[in-house]
Amino acid sequence: MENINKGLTTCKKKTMGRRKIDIKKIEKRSSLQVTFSKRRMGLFRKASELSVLCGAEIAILVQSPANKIFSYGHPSVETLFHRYQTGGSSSAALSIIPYREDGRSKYDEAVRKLEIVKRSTKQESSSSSITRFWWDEPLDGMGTNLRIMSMQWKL
Amino acid sequence: MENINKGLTTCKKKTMGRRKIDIKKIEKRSSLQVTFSKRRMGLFRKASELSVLCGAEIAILVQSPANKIFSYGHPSVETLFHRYQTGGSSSAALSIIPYREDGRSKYDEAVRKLEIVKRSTKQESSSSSITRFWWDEPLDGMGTNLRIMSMQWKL
DNA sequence: TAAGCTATCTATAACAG
DNA sequence: TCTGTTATAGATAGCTT
Repeated sequence: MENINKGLTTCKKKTMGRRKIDIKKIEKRSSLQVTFSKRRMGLFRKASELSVLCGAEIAILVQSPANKIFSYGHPSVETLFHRYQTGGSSSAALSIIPYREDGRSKYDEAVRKLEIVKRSTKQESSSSSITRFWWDEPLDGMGTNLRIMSMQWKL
Repeated sequence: MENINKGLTTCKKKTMGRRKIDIKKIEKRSSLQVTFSKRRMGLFRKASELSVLCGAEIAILVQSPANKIFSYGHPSVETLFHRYQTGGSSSAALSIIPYREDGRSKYDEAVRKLEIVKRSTKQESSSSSITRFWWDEPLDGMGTNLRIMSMQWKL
């Protein structure tokens, strides 16, 4: 009862396998380093997949607690950031801390509360904003005006 | 044989469940949009988890094929990018297209070839570079000089 | 276009070495 | 600090509504 599975030795399984964890600051230094490495890699892989699957361009900056900055960029961090700024990043982009450690807080609950704040560069497409969805626009070429989508978690 | 599972009706299972896909450009417009949304959300969630678990600060920019830019930032995209630049981003950060569609190309193969290029701002810590690992540095406070880690996939 | 559903695929926590 | 293994937790493709 007490030791949930301290004695793996008594078990025939070789390991306990992945175990569920709470999403909160990892205190143990060693595991934090391991987790940071693995998940950072996982994050970059996910970004890469998204990039290839959808032809999206992505830039990621990760600053570790030890002040190292890791970057992923396709085509490049600078390029994307430049577009981001020139596109009209006047208002600060979202700041998120989705996981609140109080309630059950299933992530989906938070996601459900996710609010999308759309902003356009300048020339708001006045009309047809009802009949036309923002994602339903010409994908190809023609430098349509760039937009910035910013999101906010409402907790 | 031909229709791998077109006739789900003949099956008792309600859906086919998730199916394996190749990591290559999705052509079907509708699925592309759905996948883009789902995976973008997943990417941001992963970032959020990493941020909380490891106390990391993360910024992400995603530009969709339709030229919309989505951003995730904790504390903010600007803050992180600024640090990234002032930290010494003279050389372009990595550009990646990990998935090559030729060989088997299990992702791990690519990851194995991953090369880490470390650069320090200025004062390279001359000595002790042998005995001390870069990740084994004081985590807390004291503005040790910021470093930029950039990676490159060698394909 | 959205949601919601599942079966399945994938990421990864905990161990072993 | 690693690398490799394994079993489970978590993400998601394709379908339905």
